[in-house]
Amino acid sequence: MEKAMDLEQRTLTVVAELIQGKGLAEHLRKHFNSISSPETRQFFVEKILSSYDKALSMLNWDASCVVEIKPAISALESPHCYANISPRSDVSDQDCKDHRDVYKKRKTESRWTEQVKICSGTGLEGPLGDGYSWRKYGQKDILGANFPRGYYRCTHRNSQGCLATKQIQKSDQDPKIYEVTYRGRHTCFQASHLAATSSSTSLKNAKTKQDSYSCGAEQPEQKPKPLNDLSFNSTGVKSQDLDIVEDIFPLFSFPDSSTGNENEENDFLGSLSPALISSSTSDSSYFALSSCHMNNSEIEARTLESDSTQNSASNSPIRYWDISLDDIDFDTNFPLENSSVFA
DNA sequence: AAAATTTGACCGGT
DNA sequence: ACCGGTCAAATTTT
Repeated sequence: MEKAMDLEQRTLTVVAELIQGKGLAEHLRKHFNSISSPETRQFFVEKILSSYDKALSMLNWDASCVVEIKPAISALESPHCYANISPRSDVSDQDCKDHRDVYKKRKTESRWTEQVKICSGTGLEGPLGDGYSWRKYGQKDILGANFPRGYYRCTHRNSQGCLATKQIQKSDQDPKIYEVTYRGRHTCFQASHLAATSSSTSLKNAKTKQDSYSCGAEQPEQKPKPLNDLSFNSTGVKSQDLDIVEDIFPLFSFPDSSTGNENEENDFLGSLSPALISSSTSDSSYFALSSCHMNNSEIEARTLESDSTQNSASNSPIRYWDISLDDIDFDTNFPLENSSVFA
């Protein structure tokens, strides 16, 4: 909790993040040539970036403020490489003068929209259970829209200072389609997200009170489930590189049992980078994985690509990582081909 | 009792 | 003044 964290704790956390990032960078440099898969390299890059971002956020920096001093990285971005994320606004705003002003800050945060088709039968999934815990904090009738818009924020806003929010609005054209607009990225550590991404738990957790939502918007919360070992393989680290990763993450094990999941995901995801998709970082992974449930819920995740790039390193409820991860903007737009940059 | 949702009021931007 | 977004008290659900 941000509030409860005093200056000393904060400083320690920042230092720990920076040290961690440095260590990862050095490790990457050391093993750069021996890492065989681009996914593994991507994995390291994401972790490094996440460490920096975490440190910045602990200093009350809005990561988006940094956008203007990273032209080189921006050049690598390919904001429109996503299929269905409408880049109606990103971090172009540079109004970062007042960090405490909620409204102004909102403007600076990254924002992307996903369209999710959901089968009304099951009620859930779709825009709903994206693996994160959301709390509804408002609903508004929107001018010109047939359905109200629901406003949700991360359940861990208070406990962990996570500022991620999302809006859900039923499409005027097709009531089965929900437009989900995400703002900000999770800086929290959500066990439930991991659980949700592990096989078919989300369906079981599905509540059935959707009818009570006038907009049919969302099933906000999912009960945290016991953590499953979706560990390393699901981060995209190739088996041949596991020893390298283990070198720097000695505390964690890499069960082979998760290989099945990986394959399952990859089957669906096709050409998408498994590293990004399964890095279990954000909503992206949700869509990727939830789509594995499409047999049941018939959810249509139309924004897979965007996800994979968008949130590659947002919060990362991965157990082996002792500090939650979040990403900054360039990270989210990291091109899939990016690995070639390092080759 | 605690957590989540509902809903009208409030705020800032346009 | 209007509108979208957020707050927060009241209410409902767990």
